[in-house]
Amino acid sequence: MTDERLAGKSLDGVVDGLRARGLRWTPQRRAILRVLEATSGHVTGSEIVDQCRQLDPMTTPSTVYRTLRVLEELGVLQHAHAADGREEFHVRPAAEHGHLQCQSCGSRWEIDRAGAQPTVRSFRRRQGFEVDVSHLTIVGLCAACRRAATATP
Amino acid sequence: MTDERLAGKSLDGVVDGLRARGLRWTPQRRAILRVLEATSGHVTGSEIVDQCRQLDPMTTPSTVYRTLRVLEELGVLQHAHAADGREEFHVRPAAEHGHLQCQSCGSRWEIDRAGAQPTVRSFRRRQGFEVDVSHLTIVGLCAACRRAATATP
DNA sequence: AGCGTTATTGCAACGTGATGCAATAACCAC
DNA sequence: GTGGTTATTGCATCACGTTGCAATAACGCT
Repeated sequence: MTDERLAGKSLDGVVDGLRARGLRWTPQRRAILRVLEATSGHVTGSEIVDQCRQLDPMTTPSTVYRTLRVLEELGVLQHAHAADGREEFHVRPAAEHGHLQCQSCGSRWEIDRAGAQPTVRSFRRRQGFEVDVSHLTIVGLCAACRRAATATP
Repeated sequence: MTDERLAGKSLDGVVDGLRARGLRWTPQRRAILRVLEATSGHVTGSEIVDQCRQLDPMTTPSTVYRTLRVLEELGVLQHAHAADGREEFHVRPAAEHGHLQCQSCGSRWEIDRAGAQPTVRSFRRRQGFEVDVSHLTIVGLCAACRRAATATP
């Protein structure tokens, strides 16, 4: 029987990508890919582990985390750290973006290419440093919390 | 005998700061403050725990981490997350700064007020968001690693 | 100095990841 | 299909932090 089709999402090339590097296509990796396919936006590592366990209760964290790193090397996803330091993964080919997170209320916004441009440009100019926008999480105070903070002295 | 003097560093006011909020001045907190006094630049949480254990082998991590958060609320220090998500503390009153870290070689540079300005300004303008520079860690590729990467195709 | 309040401590357990190692199982060649 | 390589898995263990809870000990008051 032919291999089950990995639908859409441009995760298609993963099997070939692995094989091209002498890496292997295992049932565990298939489960992880299935979870990633069903994912939109961001997922934390433990969420991925949990969802894999729904597909296969024998899933162990070390396998998942190791595979996620392999997939990141393949360019299938990218990780970043949220404001609390926990890992978050973006599945490609979502548009590259970073995050803005309010320290006070916890709200989050995406930083798109345009929003990141002044930052990217300034570091490129000043020291030739190329900012990885997808790994970028900027924390601070959002407009609403700022007003709230100054309103009550 | 008078309380041992907490030297320099503007950590002087800590005892009063605690008392003013109904908080207490304990031997454990004294040890942590002593470690922070001896610190220049950045320290990770576990480094602080280790150094406290040298002063008092009974030191437990939970006490240290809880105290660090109290001290952060008092404004004595600030935490950030390094590129790998681990916590790092800056002891004040060091100049507020963020970090630039190369994904490839691991080198780090400080982002000073001037370096952060384009970033801070752009988010303030676009959405009234006030960036917390001291919590900022930007990762990417430094100039040297960039050249190395493009040199070998 | 002694007493009552309640902030703080230490312990135990948990959550999120990383890592070393022996056993397993993909993959390739025949 | 069979067999040999070696990438991968699962397990055990560790590291860094966090949290709930009962016991302790600062602190303010008299």
